[in-house]
Amino acid sequence: MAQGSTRPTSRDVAQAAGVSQAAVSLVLGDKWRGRVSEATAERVREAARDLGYRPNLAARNLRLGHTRTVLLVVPALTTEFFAGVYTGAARVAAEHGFGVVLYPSPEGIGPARDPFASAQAALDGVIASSMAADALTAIRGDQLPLVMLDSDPQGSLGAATVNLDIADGVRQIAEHLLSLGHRRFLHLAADVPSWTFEARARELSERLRRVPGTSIRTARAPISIEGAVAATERALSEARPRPTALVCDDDKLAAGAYKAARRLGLRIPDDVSVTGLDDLALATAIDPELTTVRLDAELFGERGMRALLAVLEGREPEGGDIPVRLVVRGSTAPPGRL
Amino acid sequence: MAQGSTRPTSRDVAQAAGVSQAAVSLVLGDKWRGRVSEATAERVREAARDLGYRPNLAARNLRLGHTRTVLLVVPALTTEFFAGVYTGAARVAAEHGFGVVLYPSPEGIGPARDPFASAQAALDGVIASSMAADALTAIRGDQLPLVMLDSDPQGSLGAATVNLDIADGVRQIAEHLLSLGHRRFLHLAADVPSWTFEARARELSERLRRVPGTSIRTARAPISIEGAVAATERALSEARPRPTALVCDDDKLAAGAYKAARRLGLRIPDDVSVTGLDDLALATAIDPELTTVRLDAELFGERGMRALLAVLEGREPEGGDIPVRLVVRGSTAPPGRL
DNA sequence: GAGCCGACGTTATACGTAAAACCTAGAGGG
DNA sequence: CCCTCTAGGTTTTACGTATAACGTCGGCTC
Repeated sequence: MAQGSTRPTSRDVAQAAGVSQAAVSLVLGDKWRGRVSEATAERVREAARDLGYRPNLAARNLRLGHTRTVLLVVPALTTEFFAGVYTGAARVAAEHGFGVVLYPSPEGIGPARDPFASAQAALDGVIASSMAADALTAIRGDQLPLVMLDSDPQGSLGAATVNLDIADGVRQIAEHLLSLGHRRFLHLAADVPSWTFEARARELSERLRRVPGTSIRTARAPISIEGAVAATERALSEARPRPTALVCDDDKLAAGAYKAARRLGLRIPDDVSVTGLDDLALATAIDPELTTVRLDAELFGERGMRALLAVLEGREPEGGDIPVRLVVRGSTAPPGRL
Repeated sequence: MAQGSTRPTSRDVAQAAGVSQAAVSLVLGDKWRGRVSEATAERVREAARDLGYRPNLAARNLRLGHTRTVLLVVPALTTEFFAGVYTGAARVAAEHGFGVVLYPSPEGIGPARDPFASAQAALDGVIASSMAADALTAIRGDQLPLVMLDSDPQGSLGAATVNLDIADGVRQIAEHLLSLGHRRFLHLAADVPSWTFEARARELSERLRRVPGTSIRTARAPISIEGAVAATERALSEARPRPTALVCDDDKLAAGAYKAARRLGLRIPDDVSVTGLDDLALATAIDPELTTVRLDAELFGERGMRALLAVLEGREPEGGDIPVRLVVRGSTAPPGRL
């Protein structure tokens, strides 16, 4: 299948070095101390180098019964957030001799088909990020050790979960806007059936309900700039009196909200304050810079990987949500008079 | 390693169904017509379902001698461009029964260590996107079939290459700005040793040299918004007379240039025109919307995968660069009077 | 009624590796 | 001189799958 000549095996190396295949395995596996002479070991290493030998992973995995490879399932990679999650997970994995394979679910955050039909690598475990419940059951089909990221601790069928404390982030946003004096809110919600977005809506209305005189409207939009522009423009021109604060489910939606506000002749933050969530590069690219909640994606990935390693080793994964932090920038200010 | 009880094998299924292991393999591999009765086949399928049997991929890969899995190596996933490349590659792969494993090179666009130390999946081939030459040699170490994306056709050591016609994109940008009347250019170049960026610089100066009276300066910046801000601010305040057109190596750099211009009190496009390259979501999030060159990332991934399939089957991969298209938006206009 | 064939399986084998179990020669002790 | 020990290997086996090669039993043909 390669280029006519087939890849060399450990047996070929053995023959070239004049030893048995077992000796090759011992030397290359670094288990030869006291079993093979230094001179022979060197001969083996040289033969392996000359032939360009690489072990056949499929055979090794079969023999060993594990692959030291885990799958990270993420929604479509349209923001750098999941790149950060991967980076963190891969770093921890590497420290433990594991590899991480990335599988961007084609259906985005919605139901996934069977990740394993596509990512055919043999796996030791799975980290699934921001997946809907039905995708989860597909994954559970292969009874692999599983860790869920950013998902409902209740509905996770007993799998370990690791979460960012987004509820607290939403609370911080609400505090910030309330203390600036805002009372009329518009929530620009991601139109995606996902636990994490439902939780954001719940937390926001929960917090505002406790303050007399506040009102909150909701607009739904797909997570894309154009979608957000349309939804925001509609909601902002219909609502009377106009909301003074626009709370967006993520930074991308906020970027759309900027454009909608501009089209309506509204200035940010003078006429309307806007907040995001994620702290992507986008947040500082737009003008004014966006007040948002910073999520530590790398730490998130690290904790996810650590949890999976714990499960693999039969330990109890450590609990506790990852704290998040409000970053105040230029898109929020006290409401203008009327 | 799983949960105490080990995963069922085809032999377990055979025992449960009262047949031989071979029969199980035939039935589940859909090769049983005329070899096994319908009744027996159904018994086998039922047993497999009851036990929750999943074939051991490592064993299958070993037996078959291939994995139907290819690796896609990309620089850090900080833009959605490579997400598109993946999507296109994965779609074509799926049509041919292949899976794609994504490996974001930790060193970004620079030299990669050994992708296979991390992505331990057993592989049939590799698609490497935008990799430096030294990373290439590491990959070539495993004599796997290889396709290079966005890389120097000369320096690719005989591997198949697939490229976007970025040179033409740069030409289109130059034409556009020249025809608007611009003569003093600043090239905001990505400070990354990569063929693709060198080619952009070469093409731009090549094109401008042919027009008398043009001048071009170059500023280098890492591919990040802050980096671009600093480099642009410096270059724009030093250069006298000030350039009227700012050609950026990609959209992200352009976003940084916007901020720098704003700090210097320059309006876009009235005081300075700006162009990008990529057409990311970012391009329409900033104000004014960015004139840029659209790259069809998905088509790029598709073509890359098709080329790899051709190599795997011993066919000649089809050549020809993928065309790109200038998208004119609000960030370019005729130069103001001095 | 000998020969053949199709239906329905089973047995045996190989893929490449890791490692347990085994072998052999020489050194050293008693 | 016999026994044991150690260095330095080799032989063998198992991992789980796919498939080539091999039965076996009726029924049909001529």
